[in-house]
Amino acid sequence: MCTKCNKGKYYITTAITYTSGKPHIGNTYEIILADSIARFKRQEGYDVYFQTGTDEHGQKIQERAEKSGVTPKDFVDQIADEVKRIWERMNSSHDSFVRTTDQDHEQQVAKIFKKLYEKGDIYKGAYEGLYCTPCESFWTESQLVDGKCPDCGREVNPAKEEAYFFKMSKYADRLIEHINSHPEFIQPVSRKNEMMNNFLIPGLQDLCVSRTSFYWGIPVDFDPKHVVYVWLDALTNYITKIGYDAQGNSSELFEKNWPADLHLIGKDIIRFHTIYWPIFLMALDLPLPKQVFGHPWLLQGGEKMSKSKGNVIYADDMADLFGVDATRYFVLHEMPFDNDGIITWELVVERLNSDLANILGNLVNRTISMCNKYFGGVVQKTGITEAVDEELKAAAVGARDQVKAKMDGLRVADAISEVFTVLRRSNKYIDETEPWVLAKDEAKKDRLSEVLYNLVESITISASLLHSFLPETAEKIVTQLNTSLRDFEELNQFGLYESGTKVVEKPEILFARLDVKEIMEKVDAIRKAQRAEFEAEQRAMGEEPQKEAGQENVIDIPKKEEISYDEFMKMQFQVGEIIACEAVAKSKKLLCSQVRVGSQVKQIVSGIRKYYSPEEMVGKKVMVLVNLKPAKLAGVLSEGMLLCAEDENGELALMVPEKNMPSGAEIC
RNA sequence: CGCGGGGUGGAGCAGUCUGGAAGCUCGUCGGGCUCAUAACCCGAAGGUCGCAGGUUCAAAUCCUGCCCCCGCAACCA
Repeated sequence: MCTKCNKGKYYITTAITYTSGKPHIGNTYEIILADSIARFKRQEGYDVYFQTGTDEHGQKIQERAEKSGVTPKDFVDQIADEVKRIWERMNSSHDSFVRTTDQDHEQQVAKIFKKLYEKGDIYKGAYEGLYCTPCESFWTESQLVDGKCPDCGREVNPAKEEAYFFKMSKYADRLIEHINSHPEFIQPVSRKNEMMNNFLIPGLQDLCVSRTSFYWGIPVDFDPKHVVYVWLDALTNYITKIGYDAQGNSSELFEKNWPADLHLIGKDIIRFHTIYWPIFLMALDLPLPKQVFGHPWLLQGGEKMSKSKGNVIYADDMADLFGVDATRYFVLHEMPFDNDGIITWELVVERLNSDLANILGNLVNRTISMCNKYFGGVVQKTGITEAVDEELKAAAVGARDQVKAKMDGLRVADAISEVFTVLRRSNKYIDETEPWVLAKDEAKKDRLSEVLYNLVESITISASLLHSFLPETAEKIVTQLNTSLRDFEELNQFGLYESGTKVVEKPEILFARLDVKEIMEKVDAIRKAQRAEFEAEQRAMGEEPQKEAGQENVIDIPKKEEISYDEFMKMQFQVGEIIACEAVAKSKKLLCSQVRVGSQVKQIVSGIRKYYSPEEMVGKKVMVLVNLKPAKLAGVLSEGMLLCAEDENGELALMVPEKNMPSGAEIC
């Protein structure tokens, strides 16, 4: 952290997680994103206060707890512990964790409610309408879609409730004015129009801020059969936990940190944070948060995340398989700024291998190895520079401001990419300078030393910039280089690595390369376990496990042109036996098989190495297209084609005869 | 006429607000190199920027119409 450059306070919050179930990777994404922003701001020299927590009231939780046969309090205690554990495992550096069941929060919410009531912004009325239980929302006849809830499409029931209302319309003009005069308030900007056009311009209706249909909430203290509306309860966490007091005795912490600099939330709750929350604050005569960023969602590729399918991705599983920093890297890097991001296990492995293992890990590894091999580990600056050095230095020295510019725009993924640009440049630098050539010439020893120094320095700068995103890895790197993370202030200077320092003797592998196939096998096990757990839960709640939806996927592919029987007969298919098989040296995907078809042996190259090892190929009887014109693949002659079925993920399965048939048998 | 997001080389995305030579990462192919985790570096192929109109000297970008996909029903951010 930069101690010299106090830039003032920075208060950042995440949304508080709803405790109706264990958070998955999508929920976890938010804490990682917030954490990297918080860490970066600290590094820049801000006095950061970072708050997260759990939202624990509401009808849904009450019902869930009842179904599980525990009290709501026990239910949320368990989930809150789980959330805390996961956040900590992800290395979140939050300063405070609020639970809406915390006593101080509950008391303060009751006071706030009372204050607003006394002020006249909340009044008592009656709510008559159609109620959707899962959404905890009332609807008017005109709002229904096909007679069902417009939000969730489920049945609604007529209901009447005595209720308290908040006069939203009273503050609407002020809010519109605020939003228009503060274009940075809602991020991404595209969301601003959505809020204006859909809610503010048509006119705000008064909001019902109490419920009587369930008990799991904060009671209205002067009318205890009412419970405070969950959103009024949840949103106020941002002020209650840092010590706001409705009666005017707010804490120093509050005075210092409010208004928040950034509320980081999911795009689905932008409305609550950019309309209701600012209006509540206006009613309390408090300043509005400076910025609200509704980040996109992380979607499981192809299919919807569903526990019944066993394809929910949890941060724990990812951390088990890949490590915490790789998990952080993936979600941070793969998430676009205003579109939803896609996550699949295959994509994670690809990113990990190509970015973390190849570009970053391997660079550190090869650099340290050379330092040891050529200089016994001692990194010495000699001043023998050449023109090629300049580009590397420029990249390293310029990275800090590039990263800062991206971070200022909350473009975290782009910020990380800036660091990787330096790393790529460093790899290129090794090729340009060819240290192994320099090493052969005693006269060039000093030049070689300078080259290695430059690499070590670039890596130190990069590691320091990576610290916000990959805290553990950044530490590991500087430890191996026997130095420490650089102050932000100094990151635009080149040459601060202390000359004569000895790096570690044996570099530790930072990220091991992973095999997709192996990972997918483990993922299968995780999926099965998830499915089993799901069924157990269903039974525990006294429900029959639902049939696994979409178990047998079907695939439609584009239709090809109709062919005649004669055309079909031009193709000769036979059973072939694989008698030998080896990987093609120059390729990553290809296997070269010797296939006995009748009395002759054909050499066939196939792109199936990802799914079959050479060993397991041998002995298989497979379907072969034998009269395909021979062609060279990766320099190796291929005289036919092994036929495979392929699913939507590119998973391949060889076609084999359903019972044993002699090699050479015609397939027709 | 529900709301919202999207359709850019094989995959994932940027670029669209503020028109002006189509870019990044991965993959493929070819080459180089050997310090390193079969990693690294260079080069190439590959796109009518969903379709059809319009505005303009100029459109992925602005306007109009249309088509297709995805979320909003969850394990919710």
